Amino acid sequence: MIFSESLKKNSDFQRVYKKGKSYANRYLIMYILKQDTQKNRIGISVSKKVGNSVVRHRVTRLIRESYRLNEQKFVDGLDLVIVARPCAKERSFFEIESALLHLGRIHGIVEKADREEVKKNEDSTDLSD
RNA sequence: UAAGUAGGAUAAAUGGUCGCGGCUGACAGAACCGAAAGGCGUCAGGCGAGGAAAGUCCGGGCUUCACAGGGCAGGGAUGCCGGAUAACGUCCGGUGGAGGCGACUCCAAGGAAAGUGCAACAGAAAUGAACCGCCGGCCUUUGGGCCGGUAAGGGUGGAAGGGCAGUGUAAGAGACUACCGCCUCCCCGGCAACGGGGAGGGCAUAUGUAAACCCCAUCCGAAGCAAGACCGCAAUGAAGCAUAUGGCUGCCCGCCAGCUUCAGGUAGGUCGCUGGAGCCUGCCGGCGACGGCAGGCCUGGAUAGAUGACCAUUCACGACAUAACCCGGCUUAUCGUCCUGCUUACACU
Repeated sequence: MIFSESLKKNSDFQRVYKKGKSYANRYLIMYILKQDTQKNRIGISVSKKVGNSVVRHRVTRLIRESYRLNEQKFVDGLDLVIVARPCAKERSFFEIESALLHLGRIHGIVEKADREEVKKNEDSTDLSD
């Protein structure tokens, strides 16, 4: 991923859980903590309650792919942890993606128009937002 | 063709776009990150989970620790025979037993004539049996009573002291006889488990249970890749240097900071880490498990942990389930599809 790297240490996760803000919806929980860095760091946590190894890997990949394809929409300088809830198993890519973007909008970290659209809009000089 | 039985193969396919992890080659070998160890680029090509990767139930390799040699006790595992194997509780081929018309399947299958324990209820009695019945003797108030014999019959039970038929007898009884079973001995076949045959015993060798204790035989050091090895900011310790600087006090001494080296090993990094009891093909030996030879192939190595997402088309519409040091097994989960051998029944030639 171009703008992001992964969150690795257990202590990093614990810091985000304790100090960060969280919102949740039906499928996901999102914790965020502001950092003064250029890049975002993302951690994905799927517990054994969600399912067996195959199910957990599948959910992890869907979340990572959802983030990767929408990476440019997120604000920089964040540590974020995304926890999958048991309902997330056997959901499609689009359901996970919309859940992720929904939580991003609640947190106010998703720019309303993504960067490619901003570029287009610059040409047309129609910048209402 | 149907039903069955044994074994094997496969585990949706194709294309496009974006993305991930190693490898190989080319270019660069600079800059950058880090105290160091070390890490990091671009392009191209190719590779990238399973038959169970699972459960972690056995057996090994490998690593560290322990360990002079031998025996006994204790603990655990295994348990018909022979073979395969690095090894096994696995596999193959047999033997015996059980089930099935059959193909075939199943079996913790050593010892209960060394000892101990247990066997509910029922039943007279559950281990060295007399309740009813049968028979004999004595007595009798003629209802029966007492004493003795008897395991053929009845009843209870999972199991009643070899089975069945006959001889015999007061009634009965391996008391005697034939056959069967059991035990002992001999002969033959087989490496053996065992099978076949013969002779004898006369059953005081009385039932079951050893996944009850136990006895016998064989085997077994412990922990695991978060093993462990190397490098190595930190703690901590030792030696030296300098009394230049700071603190305790203005000065001296002393102490604490300081610098260097060594030990040490935390965070972190590198290795272990995948070429192996390896896979494929052919030939040879063997009934087979398997072994030998020749040729060919290289086929995951991550470390918050790589195989994914989307779009299109097709079909039988996709089960179970994700390597974490590596092998050999076992067990359990599983949508289907296909192939081969064999059996039984029916039909046809």
